[in-house]
Amino acid sequence: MSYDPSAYPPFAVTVDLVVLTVRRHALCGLAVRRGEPPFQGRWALPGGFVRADEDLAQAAARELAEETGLRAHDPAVPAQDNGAHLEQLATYGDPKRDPRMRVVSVAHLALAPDLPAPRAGGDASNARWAPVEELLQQGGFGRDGDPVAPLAFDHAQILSDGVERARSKIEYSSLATAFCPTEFTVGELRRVYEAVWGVALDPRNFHRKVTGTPGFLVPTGGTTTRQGGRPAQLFRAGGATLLNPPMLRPEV
Amino acid sequence: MSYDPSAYPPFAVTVDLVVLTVRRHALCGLAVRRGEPPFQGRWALPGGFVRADEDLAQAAARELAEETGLRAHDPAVPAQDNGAHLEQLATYGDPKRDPRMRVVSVAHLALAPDLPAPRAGGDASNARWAPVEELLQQGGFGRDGDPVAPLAFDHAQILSDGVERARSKIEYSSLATAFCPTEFTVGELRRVYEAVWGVALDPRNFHRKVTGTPGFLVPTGGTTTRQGGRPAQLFRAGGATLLNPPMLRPEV
DNA sequence: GTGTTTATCGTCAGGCAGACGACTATGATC
DNA sequence: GATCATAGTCGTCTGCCTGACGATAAACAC
Repeated sequence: MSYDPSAYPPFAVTVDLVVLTVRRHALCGLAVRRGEPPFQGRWALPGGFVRADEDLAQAAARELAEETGLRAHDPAVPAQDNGAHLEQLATYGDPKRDPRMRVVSVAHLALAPDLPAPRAGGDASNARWAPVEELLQQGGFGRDGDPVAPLAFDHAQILSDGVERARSKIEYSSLATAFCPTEFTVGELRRVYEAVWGVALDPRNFHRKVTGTPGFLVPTGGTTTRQGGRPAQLFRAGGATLLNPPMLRPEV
Repeated sequence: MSYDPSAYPPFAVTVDLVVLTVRRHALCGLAVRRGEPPFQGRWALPGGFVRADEDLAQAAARELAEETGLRAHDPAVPAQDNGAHLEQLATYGDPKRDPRMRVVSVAHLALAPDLPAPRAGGDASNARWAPVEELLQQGGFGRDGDPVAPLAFDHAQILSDGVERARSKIEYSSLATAFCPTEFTVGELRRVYEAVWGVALDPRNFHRKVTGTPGFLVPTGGTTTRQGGRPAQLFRAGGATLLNPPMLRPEV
């Protein structure tokens, strides 16, 4: 095994971000409009090049802050406020995925509560939240009737992988709380599960399950009626990260 | 977001392999001895540079074949024989992980049945299977009394992540069969679980569970007594890849 | 034959999830 | 202010799955 790094062809390394949130009962992803070739004018995932002195996680956190203003959660500091969950997703390195040169992209997955508005370097018209089904459909027309082009590069594949990761991970972890604000109700958490999985859940069984899992939720003492109906208890995410036994995703 | 690839610093991209197997009731990993600096003479995970025209998965499959002679399973061809399971694990890109230059490593995880003998380009003395606990312990002495140095680079971290992936993945998938030969008995499969998890499982409950999960095992009709005792039915891996409900790993 | 080893089938109790009834506490509407 | 719609919360019941463990079966060693 020869091992002289300079003897091998150079690669560019980027991070791309799958940023997911739940808005209006739908799982939405963040897309930015490309201002330069290739794929100029097309929608793509936010991302950028890794700098020479940066770790991959640092680069992803920097891009996330640039695109959304979100700070990434430090895993060492639990129950942090106003931060997004950020984790590495997978790496994509097909030789032809970028027509200009060999680019390897380390995709990351970010989960965030619903945000006031997207921003792409301050330019709101070049960034948007869209339901993931809309971003993933190849061609056709979006909800507003405009024609929709597929995402640039292999970003449809990356987004699809990120959505699948999120869908499976909320089964056995408390990650669904990353989609909620600091304080939330059981019903709001249930609507997160329903939006991410695209199913309806029984409110009574869901309530029994999440309140009966030790460490998942801690009551804050307050109540709210922001959803209408009877006031609901407010909770905060507990210290538990792994749910055992897991939440069961209903069969198709 | 500026996006000129050539304007950014060049990276070297490698693939490193966590190759796991079960030998003598222990989960073992493949290590190779480094012949060149840095870390000359130390044990490391097999791996190498990604070539200019290669996909990441291709590079990993090529390295696997070079180091072990194993062919990687094509996921599109189920129930293939004599192939190892190969999947991407994670990517490691700390700026200082290689002292010479910026190297980003896309680690892959391979699961293989017990092999006749390791080989590293034909040189058997420079490759070995060792229990993962032995490879992961920092310093100290191995089972043969020889002093053991930690793995080179960040390979202890990579190996640890790969082992954790394998341990959790056999819970909810049929991947444990990747550690078995083409035909195997329920007892042999149980010993795989016991070795990977490091626990003892009840043979009766395990038998009920795996034979009762549709698509997990298909009987071949044959029997064997190679484990001693009463002859056991031989099975082959079925088409199911996801186990629902999963195998439950006993509590600590 | 006796003992040992491994495989396989059965039984039973406890826990958890799905289905669903019942009641409570708000705001909206007439 | 009565009624209604909405959402939250507590219980009950049934079926399935798991863990614990007894019992039987079929090989080999002596």
